[in-house]
Parts: sequence; structure tokens; C-alpha cells
Amino acid sequence: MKLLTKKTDYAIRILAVLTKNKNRFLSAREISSLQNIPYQFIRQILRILLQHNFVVSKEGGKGGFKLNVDPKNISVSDVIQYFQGNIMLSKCMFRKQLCHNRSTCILKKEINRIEELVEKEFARISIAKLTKT
Amino acid sequence: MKLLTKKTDYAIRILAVLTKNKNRFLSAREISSLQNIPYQFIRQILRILLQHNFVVSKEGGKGGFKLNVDPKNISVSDVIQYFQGNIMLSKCMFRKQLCHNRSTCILKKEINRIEELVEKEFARISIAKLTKT
DNA sequence: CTAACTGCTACTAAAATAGTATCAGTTAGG
DNA sequence: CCTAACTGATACTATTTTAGTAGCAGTTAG
Ligand code: FES
Ligand code: FES
Repeated sequence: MKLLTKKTDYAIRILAVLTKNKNRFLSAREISSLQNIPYQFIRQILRILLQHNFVVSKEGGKGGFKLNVDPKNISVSDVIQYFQGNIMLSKCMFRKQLCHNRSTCILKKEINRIEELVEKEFARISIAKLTKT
Repeated sequence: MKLLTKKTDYAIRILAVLTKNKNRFLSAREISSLQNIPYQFIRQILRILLQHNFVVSKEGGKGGFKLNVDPKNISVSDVIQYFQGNIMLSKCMFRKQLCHNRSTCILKKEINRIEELVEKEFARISIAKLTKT
């Protein structure tokens, strides 16, 4: 029942660190050593965060990354969305033999319901909430 | 956000089929073809179900498996427990840099809370509930 | 006796996750 | 105007987890 992958977890940590340093650019190297995340891995994650406009970057010396959104408006489920293939509804695995009428399949319904529940719960956790110590 | 693995899913299906055939032994071969589950894979799963007393077996010709519990008393989370390494709490991945005092870490708390929530939700779904069409 | 079964052990294959290497292009600052 | 410190982008490799397979020994109905 691993709800978050390491990529998601790291992404959240990165956003949290950037939140704590809102007004300056932090380099990948800096974040890497601050949070003990492998450098190349963090580069990968930062690129994704950049592509989805969670952060902005500055190239060259003294460059790095800076938060591009209000941490109150990013939730853990927003991050999950991009790092764990958006809250995919688990494909129906029962077959006709068990549920002749798919629309009445109880398990499928229940799983979907629980997944939505999980998403909603994660949606309630903003980065801002995580960083206010 | 794959909540159930195939093994868990198959296990549930097997229990559901056995529930629908409470009073006779079903062979692995039969269940396999009824539910389109690979034969050797189902054997593996049945052995685990047997070890945990979800089912009883009969060896030899006309042998097979039969439910050993009241389907009202088995929940999806009971099955998850044995097939997905019991609802493990995801290991804390943030480090001291972010939360100096681990006992106050919000993310960790939130994840644990959500995992418990998921477990509770699955606990509410009994095999009996799934099979009553 | 034997075909149809389970019990058990040990594999192999495929997919997902985690992490690495490398090179081209940008820029602050000497 | 050079260069060290950066990012942009692509393309790997390694590790772990999940999915599925093979095969033999032992049991039993018919
Ligand atoms: S499990 Fe898919 S329709 Fe029932
Ligand atoms: S994430 Fe582990 S203590 Fe905060």
C-alpha cells in the first residue's frame, strides 16, 4: 500500500524547500545536498516541476530554481498527478464470468470510490500546510 | 495509485467464486478457466489462501478447494494483508533537514492517516458483499 | 493402475521504480 | 572574453516488485 513513490516524495520535499526559500534561486546541487536527494535524480524531477510550471528556472552561474506558485495552491495530489500517472482508476480486472453486467460490479465501484477518497484527502494537503512548522 | 495488485485481485475473485460454490470442492483448473487466471499463478495464490485458512483443500481426484470461512467475515483488507505485505506504513522519506522534530512531521502524519483510512474502507467490503448480485 | 488432483520449491519474464551519464547551451563574475 | 557554475534535454543502466512458469513428489477416486 505504497501511496507515494520516491519521485513524488522528493518532489514534495523540493517544493517544500523552495517554499522556505521563496525569494531566491536555489540550484539543483544545493537542494540535492540540503535534502540528500541524488543530484541527477533531482535534476529529472526539477525538469518535470518546471514543465508543469510549479517552478521557474534561471540558467547560468548563480542560476537555479524558484517557486512559481503560491504554496497554498499546490496540493500533494497535484504533485501525484504528474509523478504517478494521474490517479489512474485501476483497470477492471474481474471478468464477465463474475460480473455479467459490468455496471453493477460492486468491487469496481468500491475501488473507484476509495481511490477518489484518497485523491480528495491528498488534495486537502497543501505544500504551505506542510512547511508551516 | 494502484491500490490492489493482481495477486490480491485474483485472490478476491477466487474467494468470490468459492463463495458461489460453497458446498463443493473446486479444482484449481476449474477456477482458472472460470476466471481466466493463469493456472500456475492460481495454484500459488490458492496455497497462500490455504496457509491462512481462508480455504481447505482435498487432494487426489475430484479434489480441490472449498471456502473455510464465512464470506461475511472476510474483508478485502484481510486479503490485502496477506498478498500485499500488510498495509505497511510508508517509510519516512523526509530527513532531518526538513523536519528536525520527527514527531511533528505533518506529511508523515497525513500519509499514515490516509493509509489507515484506506485500510478501514477496504475492511468494510466483505467478500459476501461482493458476491451478492 | 492411473488420471486428476494438491503440496512444495524454485525458477524466469516483464514492468515499474530508482538512479546515472553525458553533452550542448547559458550567464555571472573575474 | 574565459570559465566555472549553472540548466535543458536525451538516453541510458540498475534495482526492485509484480506477474507468471516449470516440474516433481505425494494423494485419492474410480
Ligand atoms: S470487476 Fe470489472 S465489471 Fe466487475
Ligand atoms: S518526513 Fe519523516 S519526519 Fe518528516
